[in-house]
Amino acid sequence: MLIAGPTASGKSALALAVAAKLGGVIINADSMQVYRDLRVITARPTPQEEAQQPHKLYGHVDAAENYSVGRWLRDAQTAIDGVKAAGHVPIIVGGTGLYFMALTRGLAAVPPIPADIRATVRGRLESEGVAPLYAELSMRDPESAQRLMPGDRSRITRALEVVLATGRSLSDWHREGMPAIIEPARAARFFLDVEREELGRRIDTRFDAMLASGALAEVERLAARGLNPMLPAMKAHGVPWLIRHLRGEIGLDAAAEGGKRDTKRYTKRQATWFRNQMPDWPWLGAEQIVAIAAEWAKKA
RNA sequence: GGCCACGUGGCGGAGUGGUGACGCAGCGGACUGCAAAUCCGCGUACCCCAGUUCAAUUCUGGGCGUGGCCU
Repeated sequence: MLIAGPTASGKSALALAVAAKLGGVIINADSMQVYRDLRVITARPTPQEEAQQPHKLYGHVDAAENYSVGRWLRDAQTAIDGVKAAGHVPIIVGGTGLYFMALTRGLAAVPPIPADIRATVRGRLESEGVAPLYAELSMRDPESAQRLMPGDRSRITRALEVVLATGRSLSDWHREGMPAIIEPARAARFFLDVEREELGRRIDTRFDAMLASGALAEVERLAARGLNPMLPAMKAHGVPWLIRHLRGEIGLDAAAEGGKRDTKRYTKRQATWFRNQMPDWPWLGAEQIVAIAAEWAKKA
């Protein structure tokens, strides 16, 4: 069973309820809750919650690492296989649309990019800016270049790395595709639907609650590691803001406000993603999803 | 009560007698290995009324409102 939904929609609690009905195992599909160093600020399930039902792929990655869809997909594959082998139902829960897409539609079989090529391209991005990289991509992989916006640093970098490393265009690799791990038609999938305004209120109160339960200290410990600010974990909602506050650059109120705003904006992108990229996912409320899980449990 | 200033989109803030500065917030969209990332797009705003004018957000008069100063 796949459960997606916007941040602060109550996915974790829903997952617990569903797992209890199905006797399932909860598997994380959130790109930030995988980081060990970020528990409070990412609203990862608490140890108490984790004790209620088995959870996998939460906090299993160090913040110094560059996790990715590819790694998650492999981890998820292993986890799903394990859960099924044990005769349980995997309940995959998270807010990262790209992860669910990879899971249900497969990921291109692009080999890992050699470290030196990656470093070169990223170094150039920093020193020269996107424009030259885009120009080069237009020569080496016109198809991808045309597809991408000239300012899209992230994707342009990736596309260029891929042609340089493999000699094939990213579009080529994508066409080839790869089998999906989960057949979308055979898995129940839901997008937990919560009204935008209500979500905004929950984000506000949740962020304040995070601060009240040690988010600042957690971020301080993370900051003390002196990691590269470009690492994904360093960009988790609220982290950059709270670091600025810890440095005395802004007040706590301003930091909180920034963190809340980023989270709300993200929520909108999540909705856009599922609405348009995964149109076959029904948007339902928590009660409905629990009811469906209960039906399932009866049949099984 | 008198004098002065100001009234621009949700907020901040330019400006002009005839092409919607801009910033923030918000909304929509893209999305295949950093995705809580990266990127793209979107606003018939000029307090009200009358006048001048081919044309008023812009000029004039009045009204209302806000702020400051004065008595």
